Amino acid sequence: MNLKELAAKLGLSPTTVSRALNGYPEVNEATRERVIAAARRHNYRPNARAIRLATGRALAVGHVIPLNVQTEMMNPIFSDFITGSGETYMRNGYDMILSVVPDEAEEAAYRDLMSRGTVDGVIVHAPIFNDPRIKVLKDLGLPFVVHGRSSGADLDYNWVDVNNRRAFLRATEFLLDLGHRRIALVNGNETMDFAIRRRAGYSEALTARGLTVDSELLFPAQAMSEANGWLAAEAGLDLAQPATAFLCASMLQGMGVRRAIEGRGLKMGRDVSVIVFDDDLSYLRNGDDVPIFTATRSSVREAGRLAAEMLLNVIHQPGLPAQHKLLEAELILG
Amino acid sequence: MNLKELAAKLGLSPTTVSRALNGYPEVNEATRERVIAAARRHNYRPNARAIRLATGRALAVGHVIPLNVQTEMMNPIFSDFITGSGETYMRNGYDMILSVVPDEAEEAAYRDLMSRGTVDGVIVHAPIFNDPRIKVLKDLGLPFVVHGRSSGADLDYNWVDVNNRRAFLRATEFLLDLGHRRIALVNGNETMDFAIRRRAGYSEALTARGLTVDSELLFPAQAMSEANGWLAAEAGLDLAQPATAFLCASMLQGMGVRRAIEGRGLKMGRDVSVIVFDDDLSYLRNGDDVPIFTATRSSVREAGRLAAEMLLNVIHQPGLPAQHKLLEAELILG
DNA sequence: AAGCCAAACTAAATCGTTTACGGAAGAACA
DNA sequence: TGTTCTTCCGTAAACGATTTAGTTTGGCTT
Repeated sequence: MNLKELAAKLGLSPTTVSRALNGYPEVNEATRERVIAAARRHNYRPNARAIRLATGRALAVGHVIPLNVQTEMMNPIFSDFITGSGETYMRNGYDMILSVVPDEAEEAAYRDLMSRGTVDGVIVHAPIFNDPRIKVLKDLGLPFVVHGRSSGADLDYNWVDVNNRRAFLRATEFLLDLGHRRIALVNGNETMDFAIRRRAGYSEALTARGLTVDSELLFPAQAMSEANGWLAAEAGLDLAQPATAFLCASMLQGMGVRRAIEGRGLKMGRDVSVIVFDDDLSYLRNGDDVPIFTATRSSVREAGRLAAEMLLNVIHQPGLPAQHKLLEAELILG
Repeated sequence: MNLKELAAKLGLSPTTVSRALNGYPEVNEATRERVIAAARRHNYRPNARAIRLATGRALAVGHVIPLNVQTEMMNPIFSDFITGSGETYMRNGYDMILSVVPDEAEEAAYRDLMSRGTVDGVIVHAPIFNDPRIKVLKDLGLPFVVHGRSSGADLDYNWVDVNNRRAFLRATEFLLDLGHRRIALVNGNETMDFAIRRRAGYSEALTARGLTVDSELLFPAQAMSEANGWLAAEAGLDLAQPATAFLCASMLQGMGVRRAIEGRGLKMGRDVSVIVFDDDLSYLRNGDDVPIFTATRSSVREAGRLAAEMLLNVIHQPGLPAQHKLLEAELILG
């Protein structure tokens, strides 16, 4: 059942039917109702392919997932982000297109999505320091929103980010207030922007109190895994002046740290303090009932929702100045 | 730059240009090369929207993600499955469309995807016992492949699944061979098909040796989380006749079990045995170097690849009989 | 009654491809 | 020398919506 057939059944022109269904004013309210009723009765659904061609809009946004080492890191938070942004797309009649591309082909992928007209805009994931994708997308003129930011990029662009620096600044201060002086930072991959900012917050808190950053206590990780957390904690506890507290970039790392601590017969919270950054992932809830870890929490899913909303705004209002949204993480005591 | 413009530049008709680029035989090889060269030079990319309308194909497949409790469970493996299937789609010029829909709207979502022509087929995730989606999709005539199976469904349909029953049968036998008689099953949500089959394998191994299944040792979980694994292990170790081994449906649960064990000053592998089912997730690798857990392993990502390939086959050859692919999990000693 | 205007509708072009059908030119065959 | 194939290319009609540019109708004004 297509528009022409429906129009024929109603004794109207396709034009009028189209206008009736799309809420245009130049159609009699009585006929509009008649049309809507008939559309429902014959369960007519406008063909998306035709709409896209006729309007020149894709009614879709793209998420490009580079297939590389960094991805491995992004994966755990990815499904939650997608869930959040997907909700927004659905409410607005947009499709979400996922492209998994080899890392080196990412730029070509954007070009392709753009010139073939498959999407109206894209979300950029996992930005690194001075991320080249930002310039590429600017040049292409493809609307985009970055989840996170890119330190060192001099261009202005749309982003949604959590205040990683501040979250780690506050977490570090919290540990300092408890009297800790040997605080280990079990960080993510420090080519990633979020890890850079977390480290900055950590350093800032220490230097503000006249302390220096001891590089022995820094444990950047390629993979933010449980195993990695364990290794970092083992090393941190074996130091001549052992770490007395651990600040972890992810729940998984925190779990590894806990394993190392408990493996030595120590008790977390009493002998050694641990704070994690909690993305509030749906499958890794930090003790639904009782919080297990002390944590700085910020929902990735919520970030996905907001990023999607921002992107749709940018698509609909091309002239808009660059949009920014900085989310604050809350400190949860465990 | 569109087809008509390119044709004009070449002094050819759009028909010939289209045929040249799409490899049809009725065009002179010399002119074909000329066309291809010109297309590259002006970097012409055919408009996907127009192709879709003209051919009546969507060149896209859908993954519908129901937004409910089960999802929470599916999430962790989801991104890996997507990565795998995405690779296949990319190689074949298909788009992957993700729809996040409230649970109760899933059937409507399929109808919509179908009648609006957004996708040529779908992948069904996380099937439950006698899953109603299978009948819905059969009736709609929308090609689909199920990741997993649905016990109790009497229809024949396309699926890719891992042999969950056999994996748990063998793991249980392995523990029995080690002398264990009190084996706890830390399972997933037993409305899910995979959990049903895992339990079946576990029971089968026990009864084959004349043992009975003790319901005290069964710990089905809503969430397959770390916290859940911990709770199950605490309960299992507190029994009058405590569990001496744990069989876990996921790595995360295994980590929780390990925490409970070590929290009691026991040693995993010596005092208590633990086997986990390892989906070989990219962000939860089971000790890249040294395996930490003994595990039955099967790559979800590989399953994604295979399911996508199957779906594309089914789309291209409508008459095909139902396709099945059963993957075997390998037993890894840790 | 002529002129004007708003309301409600229609005809036809358009989006950028694919594809059914047709046709010219030359080769092959009788 | 026709006739019949091939080979190679073009014309024009889809595909199913939106949208531009009218057209009709009736009411109101003068």
